[in-house]
Amino acid sequence: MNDLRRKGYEMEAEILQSLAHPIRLAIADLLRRGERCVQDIAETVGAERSNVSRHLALMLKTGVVKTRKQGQMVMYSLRCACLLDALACASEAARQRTQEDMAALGA
Amino acid sequence: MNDLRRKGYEMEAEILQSLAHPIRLAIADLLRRGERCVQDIAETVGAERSNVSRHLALMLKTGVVKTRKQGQMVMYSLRCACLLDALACASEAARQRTQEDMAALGA
DNA sequence: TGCATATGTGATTGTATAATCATATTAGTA
DNA sequence: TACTAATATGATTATACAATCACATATGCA
Repeated sequence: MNDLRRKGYEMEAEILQSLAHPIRLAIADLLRRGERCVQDIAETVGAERSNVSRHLALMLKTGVVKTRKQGQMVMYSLRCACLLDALACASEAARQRTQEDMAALGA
Repeated sequence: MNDLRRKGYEMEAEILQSLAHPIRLAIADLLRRGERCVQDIAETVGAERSNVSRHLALMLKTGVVKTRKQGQMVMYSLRCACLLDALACASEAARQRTQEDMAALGA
């Protein structure tokens, strides 16, 4: 595997990683409905503001979200709509897995 | 946020997590072309067999891949084709990010 | 049976991630 | 200016993840 390809996988991994956490998924899901400030996000997903702030920083670093300052607030929104497809896919896969787990238990 | 929703995010996160590593992405990418045994995979992605075995175990646990035994070999293949879209998306996002990084450096 | 091959796993170690608290910074407002 | 609110960040601690080595298990074959 050459360096370019390896580098590509590393970047993809970082991006996926920046979504691969329950709180961050909840944030991404919320932001589908439009931009939100940190406080709103923290309340909606039910986590500490400082913790949410860190998760957002991570997502910002990988480019999953972008920010806009409005007064004292920082408004966060999704940068790349296509990442929502990944979300939808993971969601569908999770649903399938749940069904199969249920079936396995029943059998 | 209710428990059902939280549980859903947790499962989605696990699935994304099981892809969010350079080696695992390389494996997933390889498996797009069809099933492979562990040794093949290890050689192609350029990692230790035992390490690859662990990554595969992770991907198996979340249902990203499935296995089939053939003689002494265990053949791994992708379970859910839709996850490839997530890959493609992350790839595109990574590409965009690289471009923007370049532009930022130039500016 | 004896041996080689393919795969998986326990133990270990280093590193990364996540959550929390306290505090800093920035912007609005009385 | 003094105060409040919104956000970000340093320090700390607990936990999870990744890589490696040695070894175990299982299959096929001479």
